[in-house]
Amino acid sequence: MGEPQDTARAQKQPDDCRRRRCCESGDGTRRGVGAGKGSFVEPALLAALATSAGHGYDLARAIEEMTQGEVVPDAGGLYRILRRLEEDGFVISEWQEGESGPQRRLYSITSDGRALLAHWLVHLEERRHALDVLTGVVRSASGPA
Amino acid sequence: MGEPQDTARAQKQPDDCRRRRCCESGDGTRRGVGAGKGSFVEPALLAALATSAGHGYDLARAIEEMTQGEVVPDAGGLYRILRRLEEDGFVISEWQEGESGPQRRLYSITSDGRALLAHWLVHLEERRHALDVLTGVVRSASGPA
DNA sequence: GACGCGTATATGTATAAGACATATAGCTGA
DNA sequence: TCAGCTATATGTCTTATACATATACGCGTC
Repeated sequence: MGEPQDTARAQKQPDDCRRRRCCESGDGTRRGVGAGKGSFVEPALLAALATSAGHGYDLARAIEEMTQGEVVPDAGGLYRILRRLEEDGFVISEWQEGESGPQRRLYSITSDGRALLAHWLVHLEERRHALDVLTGVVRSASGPA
Repeated sequence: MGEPQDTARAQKQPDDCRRRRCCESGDGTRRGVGAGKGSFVEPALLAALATSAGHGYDLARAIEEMTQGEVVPDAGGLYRILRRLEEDGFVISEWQEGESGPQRRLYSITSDGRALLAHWLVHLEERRHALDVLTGVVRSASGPA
């Protein structure tokens, strides 16, 4: 693991999200504003990795710090997301040998990963707008004053 | 159906979300920013009902209109949410007799439902803030320029 | 008058994210 | 030794949404 399966996958759908996540129904249909397609831990993870490579455990804390505690990733889910991202060539990892303490795996973002992060930004902003609109609707329906 | 099972349930946990939805882990822990606990269709539905009573089918279109197409509820899910809201006393419904066309069920919001909507507003604003923070983090990690 | 279409309500099922529990293994200090 | 922290990982549950489909009514049309 950690080998550049990156290159093999990179040219599949060059300027797209390549896989499920982040992009929605494929045909551009977007329903809802929150749950469903596209998580929030994943972009946070990519953002943390774009800042600096790290281990899963540290990344969790980095995310919590970067987001001022707004995103507190579940430890179990974090490693699953990292493995999935690696399968898709968005991150690479290598075991760190000859260290004290438990075995650690160092994750780094790939150029594909950076592209995915940029893509995420667009989607997050879209969602932010949707959530804005919904909040406005709820506010005016809730307190007409 | 449509009877005020409202009153029976109302005094359970007066100033709370009373049930699962909307409020998070119960102990105040909130993780993540989007998916998981609390949908987005439900507050939209309550907001639509707070504006005016209506049938499920119409409410779907009202929501789409109110949110400028940002929330397009799934028809199947909509009726499930309405039934769940009714079970919990947040809405009431009655079949409309003697009309042409297919049978219609008129839904109205209860005072508990209005309270829930007000509660939703708080949570949506919290989430909006969380999403704001996350988006900012992703933006600065994505394009440091 | 059979058929398609829009209205209206409803169920079944698949996918995905997240929450929580738990397993493992190594190190550190009491 | 034993508790507790670091670190990675799997199992499982709940929930939200997406999509398919079933039903029934009324209306227009061919």
